[in-house]
Amino acid sequence: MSRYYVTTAINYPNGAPHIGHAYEAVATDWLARFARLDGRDVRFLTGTDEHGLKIAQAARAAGLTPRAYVDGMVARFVAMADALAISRDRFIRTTDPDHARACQALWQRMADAGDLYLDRYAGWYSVRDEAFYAEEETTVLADGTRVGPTGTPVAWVEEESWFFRLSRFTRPLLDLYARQPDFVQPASRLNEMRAFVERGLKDLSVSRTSFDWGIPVPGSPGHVMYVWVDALANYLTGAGFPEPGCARWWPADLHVIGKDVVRFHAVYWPAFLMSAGLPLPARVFGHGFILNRGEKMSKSAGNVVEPVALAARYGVDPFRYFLLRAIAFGQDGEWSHEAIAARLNADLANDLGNLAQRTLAMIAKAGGRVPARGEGGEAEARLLAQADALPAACREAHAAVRPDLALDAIFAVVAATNLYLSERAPWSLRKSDPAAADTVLWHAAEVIRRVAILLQPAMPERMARLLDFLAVPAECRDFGFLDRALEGGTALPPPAGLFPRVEPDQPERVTSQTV
RNA sequence: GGCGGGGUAGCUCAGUUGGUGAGAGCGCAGGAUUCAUAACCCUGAGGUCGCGGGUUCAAAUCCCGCCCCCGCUACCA
Repeated sequence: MSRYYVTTAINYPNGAPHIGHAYEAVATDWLARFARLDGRDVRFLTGTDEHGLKIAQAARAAGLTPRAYVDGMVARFVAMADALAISRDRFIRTTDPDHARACQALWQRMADAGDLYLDRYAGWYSVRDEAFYAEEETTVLADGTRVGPTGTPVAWVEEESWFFRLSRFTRPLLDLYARQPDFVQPASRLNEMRAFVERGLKDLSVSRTSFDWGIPVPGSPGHVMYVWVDALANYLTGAGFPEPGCARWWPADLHVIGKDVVRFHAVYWPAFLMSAGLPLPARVFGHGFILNRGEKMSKSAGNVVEPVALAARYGVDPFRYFLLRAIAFGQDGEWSHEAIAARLNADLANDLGNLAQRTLAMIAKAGGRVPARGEGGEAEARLLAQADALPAACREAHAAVRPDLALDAIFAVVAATNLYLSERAPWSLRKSDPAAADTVLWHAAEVIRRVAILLQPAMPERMARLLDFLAVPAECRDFGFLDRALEGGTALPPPAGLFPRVEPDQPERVTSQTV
């Protein structure tokens, strides 16, 4: 079966994880779980990007060594991954020993290709932005402070630096975009990248001598790698590069990233790989941001929210569901307690939870065994036809990196099943035609089984419980078993509510200040 | 400034190459029902389809102008 290597961006642990980190992690987890259930050989990588000047400074401010500082922060990212049921195969840290080896091997390949050269870099540098600015991009404030375009202070910095011949790759990158238009998605992002590259690329400074919290440049004492070489290489490390066996996983099938880092993944990363003579990832998908009432979260706005607290408040699976369903993947979306509660009540409690409850309760009352299938009529055929169409629709959504569309399709079938029950009214048939009532309940239960299987990537724990209620053996829950219909007569455990309604009010605040 | 994407019911959005009375979900109102988590099912409420022109038998859908929002424009999820 085909293999599927999928990654999130690695997170910079200079602050606590927030809902944006959770969003990317959950979406990528959905992709990975879906592929596993679909029988593919999956590797799912996520982790943290721990080097750089900002970390070194934060550590010093905290009176810690950089290593001690990141150890403390990274623990919070790992805790978030645990709390959100992120099924990663590895949590990579750029401070891991094998990552240094991978980076240096990548560097050596780029050097061997003649794409690295030593020069001097001089310019106005913003520590906060980790960016150099051209003189005309800076302005001098009334108090004499020179600031960059983002308003952060800049200082004149001149240092020796290794440069990467990015300029050489203008043409190859444009060819890549032309040959493989789905390399960057959504398509609007590809257009932006093309426009960016068409303006021409300048060589890129890829080492620093001004600090040492980074991966040493091989054979060049005093130089550490510029953070993006270091960070991007994590995807190779996660595949086992430079060991020979890394061909099993590399190239990656998909990098899931935020729209703010599309350029690094769509321009620098393929250029590095081309230089190194390594195959390119198949696709890069830049998702949107989750805004709180239209605003990006920031500590100063006081709207930083701990995703772990939200998961605790609403339940891990419901919170995951909200993230996956409420936002068209690729676009920005908004969240609020009101929006979460409305979504969970409408979809999970009213539609899916109630469907499961009414069906299982009727079955329990009728003897607690899977009813006999019997002879279905037109209504049954119609219902099953809709359920039959679901796997293909979900696979299509998965291929398009659109979990929201997969959930749309699944919940349309949930709604159809509620309607089916209303029309067939098995509670009435029970008195007039018990066999017909059984047939109706069997069909409802069977559709619920398929829905539950397909919803596992979004809500692994709750769907496991639902499948338990249907007595579906644990080993019969991957997509290969979608066609193995429920067998009449199977004893079922007593059902219980899966998705209680949640109150839209929020008695306790789940926001919290972070470091 | 340049390039790109948008402005459609209270909210979030669908609306292929212009054409049966402008749609979905949520929210709201009424009804029906009682198997079920005050849930499910039915019905409805009417939005100048950003503004102004134009093309056409016919435009939300094409053209022109204008207003507003957003993204990218060399390094923050």
